Amino acid sequence: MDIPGYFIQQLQSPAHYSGNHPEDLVMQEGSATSEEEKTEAGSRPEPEESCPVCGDKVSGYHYGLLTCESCKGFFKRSVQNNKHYTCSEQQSCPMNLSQRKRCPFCRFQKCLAVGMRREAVRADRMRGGRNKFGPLYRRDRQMKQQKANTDPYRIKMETRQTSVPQSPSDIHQISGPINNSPSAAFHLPHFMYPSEMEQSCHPMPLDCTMNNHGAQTSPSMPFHGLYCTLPEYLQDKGEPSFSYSPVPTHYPVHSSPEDSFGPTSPPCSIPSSAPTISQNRNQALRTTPSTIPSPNFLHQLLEGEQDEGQLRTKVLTSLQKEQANRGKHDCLNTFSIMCKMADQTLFGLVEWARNSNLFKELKVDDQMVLLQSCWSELLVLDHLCRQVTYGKEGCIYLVTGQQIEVSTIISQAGMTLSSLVTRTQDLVSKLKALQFDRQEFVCLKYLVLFNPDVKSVQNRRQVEQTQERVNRALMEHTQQSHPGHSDKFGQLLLRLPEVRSISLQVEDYLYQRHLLGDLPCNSLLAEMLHGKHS
DNA sequence: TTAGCCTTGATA
DNA sequence: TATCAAGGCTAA
Repeated sequence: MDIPGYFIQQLQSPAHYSGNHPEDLVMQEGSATSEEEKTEAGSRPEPEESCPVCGDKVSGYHYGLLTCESCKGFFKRSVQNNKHYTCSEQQSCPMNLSQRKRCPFCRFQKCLAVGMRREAVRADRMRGGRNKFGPLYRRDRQMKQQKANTDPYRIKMETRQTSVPQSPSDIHQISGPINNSPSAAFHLPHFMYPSEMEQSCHPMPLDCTMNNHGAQTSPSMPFHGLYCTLPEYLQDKGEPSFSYSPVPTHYPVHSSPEDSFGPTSPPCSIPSSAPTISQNRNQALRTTPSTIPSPNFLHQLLEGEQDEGQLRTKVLTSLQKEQANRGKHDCLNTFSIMCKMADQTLFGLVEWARNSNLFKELKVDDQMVLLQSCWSELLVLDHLCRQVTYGKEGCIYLVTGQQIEVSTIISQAGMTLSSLVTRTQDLVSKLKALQFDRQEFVCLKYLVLFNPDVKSVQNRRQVEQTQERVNRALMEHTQQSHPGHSDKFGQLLLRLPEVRSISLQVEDYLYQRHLLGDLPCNSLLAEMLHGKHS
């Protein structure tokens, strides 16, 4: 699996990677009068706006977002003609006005990465009219106009003002006190409005107040010394300095290899006395020749899986604690809740990797760069797995066990979030159609984690061997479990670039929120994000 | 093949 | 009826 280097490059240079999503615009200059907006700015993009793909002048909304005319044409031709480009370099070609013609592969990858939508290119080639993105474009434009009319400095200041809910009906806030029942404390589907989530800049006391040791932290240096760093965590240097629950040394055995996703593991069951991985089994996994999958290799991989019920409890407890620390009048806003959920999930994924014997065989430095490289992909895979397992049609199943209707999000969210949700749901549909099962999910996680193409991996051969081993296990499993579906293995592997692309969009979205000061800085999520951007 | 301009047609 | 995001056309 390749990781296009330019993605990393772009992520490290966010200035080249933004500008046309509604969230980005808050930081831009904009002071058109209402008359001007009606005639020029209101109907056409601001002249200084640049194409997120190549930096050229934007000509309008094309296939999901504001792009220039040439990238619009390029994307259309690529999709219509089903082009398959290759890169003669390292898949990291620079993408700007003068060099965009050099490598169509990298250009197309970037088109997808910034959020251009294949499905907006019409299969029937019908001209004129509007597509399903019309309301999103309109909403984006309105939001942009609203933001352009406001002094950016004032917006930033407002994000740090009072945290007391303005009214009892304030939809960003958790209403009512936290009770003793974790699940009863949060009612996301009822109060969450994604558009507000994207737009709102509610105060984030965690950003610049006190850490867990009571030390004052600077909002300008949110990542320095505040949090337990990943290498420390991987090296087992004592108890983490933050408030997450201690790392378990044992994991529940999740299911047999024959199990597949479905009702056998109900979303709300929280096993209290599940069996744990035995040292013997760990040893067996460790002593298996590294290139030849043993018959129970897949079973052993499955044993490391974290129990969904335990994760749910952990997330709910964490949210409950967080709210309890804040008090009645300082409620978590929706974005903070989502960050907390993602953060705890990410923590679980790091634990999962850390407890994997295959992963333990690597040096800590390699463990660190691998996790740093793939954390967002693991999060996306984890989300996909949850949707395939528990998600109802048209709903998003949260790690807390709650569900939100996709249509609600799409209709009210901004461009980026809508795009992410749509892309993810499309992928969920594809995986459901493929009858994606737990074994395959675990294999994909390992394939993403053991990526020999990650820069600065020292023991590349070892990573490669593990990837090959998992790859073979996945192939054998798909052949055995779906003998009539000869291409399932290939189909599954073909989903990984899309997972990668979505994860990059997630990172980009989170980074934009971070730049706006919305992302809680004392979190593993922020640390991982910062690791890629520093 | 690219990219700027033109035509089309659903929608507000 | 104006808008604007689709697809089409065509010179470079």
